[in-house]
Amino acid sequence: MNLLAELRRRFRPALAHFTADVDPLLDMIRPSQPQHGDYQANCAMPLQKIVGRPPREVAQQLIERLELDDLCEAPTIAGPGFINLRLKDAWLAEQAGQAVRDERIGVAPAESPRTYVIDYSAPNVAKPMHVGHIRSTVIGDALYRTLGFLGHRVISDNHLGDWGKQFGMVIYGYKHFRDEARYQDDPVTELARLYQLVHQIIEHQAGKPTRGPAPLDQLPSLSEPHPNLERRVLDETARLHRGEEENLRLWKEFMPACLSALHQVYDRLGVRFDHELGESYYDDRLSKVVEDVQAKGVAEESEGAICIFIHEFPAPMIIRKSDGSFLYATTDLATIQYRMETWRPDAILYVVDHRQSEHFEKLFAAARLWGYSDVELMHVSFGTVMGEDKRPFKAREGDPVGLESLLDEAVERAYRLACEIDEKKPEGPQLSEAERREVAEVVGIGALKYADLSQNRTSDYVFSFDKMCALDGNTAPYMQMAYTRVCGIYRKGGVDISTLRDAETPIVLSHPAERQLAVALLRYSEALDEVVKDYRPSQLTSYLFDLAKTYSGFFESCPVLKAETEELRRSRLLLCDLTARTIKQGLDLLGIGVVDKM
RNA sequence: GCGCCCAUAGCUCAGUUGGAUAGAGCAGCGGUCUUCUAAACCGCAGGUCGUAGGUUCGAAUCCUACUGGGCGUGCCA
Repeated sequence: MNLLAELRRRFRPALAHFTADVDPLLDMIRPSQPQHGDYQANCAMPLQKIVGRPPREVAQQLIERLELDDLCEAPTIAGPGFINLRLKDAWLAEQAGQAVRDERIGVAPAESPRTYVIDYSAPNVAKPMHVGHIRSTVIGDALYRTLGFLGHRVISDNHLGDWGKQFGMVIYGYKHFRDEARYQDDPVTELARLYQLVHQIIEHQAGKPTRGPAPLDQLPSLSEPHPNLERRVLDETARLHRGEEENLRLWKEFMPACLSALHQVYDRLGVRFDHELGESYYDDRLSKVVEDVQAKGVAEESEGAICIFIHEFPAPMIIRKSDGSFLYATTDLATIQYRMETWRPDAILYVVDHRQSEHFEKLFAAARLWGYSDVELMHVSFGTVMGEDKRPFKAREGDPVGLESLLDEAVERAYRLACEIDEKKPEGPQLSEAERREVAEVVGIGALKYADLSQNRTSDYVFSFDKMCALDGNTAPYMQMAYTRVCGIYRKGGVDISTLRDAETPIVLSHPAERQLAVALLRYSEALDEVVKDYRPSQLTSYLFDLAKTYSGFFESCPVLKAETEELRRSRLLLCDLTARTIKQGLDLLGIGVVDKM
């Protein structure tokens, strides 16, 4: 049961009496601060102009038309015309009981499921993954899981950068700079080094010396035999795209190693994709796309390039360069075409950092001009990951902070945390070394993901191991700990919770903390709706943190195993059960695991 | 130059798209353990919501200008 949705359903006919346009007014029913009740309806104020009566009077008329007796106490009017709603304890208890017995813990599947394609992660195959990739991967995965749980058809597609200029760089590097022994030993690392080296030399030639694999004082001599390196790289790229035998052979040789390195990271993150159709997949569509766009009069030639001019933007979107080659804009259009043909989605979400927002605005406008006007194209943008010095926390050339080393460090810190917790237990250490390692992996990876997801995605965020691994505050370890505390109760009391769950045991709300917990639990469905509404997983972390705090309040003031009566004991155990399941499931929708003890 | 984004407590951030006295978490101060994990909980303190105007019953939120920061900007992705 979605409480808010139910209230809105009840308000609809009453509001319809005053105006035809009720939807905006329904949005003004919202959760309230506790001192004012559970929910508040703020529709009387805007209605005063339509009805022509003072808002408090409007509120009174509205209340008289509402049929809420079964779920709410009598509504009250406060201030300028707020309608305060307090849910009945008996109704809350009944709803909580239903949620306990429900596999989906009270979350109804979407009434009208949509089809979503989510495009996330999309690393450049030739470069090592770094911290910048984690946001796209983690946010995209959370949206994938959440939309799927809500009953939508969701297709995840990792749009790998496997065909662009970066491969020209790697191929050029391979041909001229490779260390054969290192390549044989560890191809991915050597390719990454080559990429960085070529990048470094190009920067050097552009007069912007940067750090990289080569010492700065050796750059001139390294650079000298390769004048105009950027041009040479583009030539290698063009040869690859033309299908010249050697470059294509190298590309085919590099790809499996690169992909398997990526999948190692994805496996560890617990991320998997339905499809991994990289840029190369669309190569043979590109010329047809350009022709078609031109034929429809959407694109035109300008200064030798084929361009789509978008009214709002001074610079056009170039889809074919004057030298005849294509760009990522071309690939992106081809990708939209392919996805529409293949899956007919209602929405395509691009989880990509905010610096590309202008590109997507142009792309979406171009797609609409091209005829794809009935699909929601959404740039789910996110901010930059910053270091604690407030500078972008990106891999510096030559000194890369690889994603894997970040994972290692998070897990190592979680391991130390797990040991510390275990050793401080009053009854002595409880975990084996293997268990500690398992806890560390779940908590460490969880901490990293949670830190990212708990941030409003649109803002930059400061990356801090200390904060993400803290047991206080809005962190994964705190949530995971809250979960283990519930499990601890079952262990201590020798409770078989699933039997109790099926026994139709009634929920009793005898204490304010129990009531508060029940309300928080029943708002899970609302939280998921909020996540999906603006594609913001942080709505779920906020909810879970709030739930965990509410549970702590309950835990402090309501003994469970030692409850005054057996009826109360069973009821409280079920509230614990619903809390644990909500936390576990909520974290799962964020791609984060839990352990029974830590 | 033009465009987009941001500015909220000492620090890191929320703020449900215009609603009640702007909220959390850290850090600080003070309490609470013979009692289900004290790795917890409770309380106190902390604010000119960048500045100045405007819109209205009501503004951190919307509009304008300004200040300070970030990002992007015709042949990279």
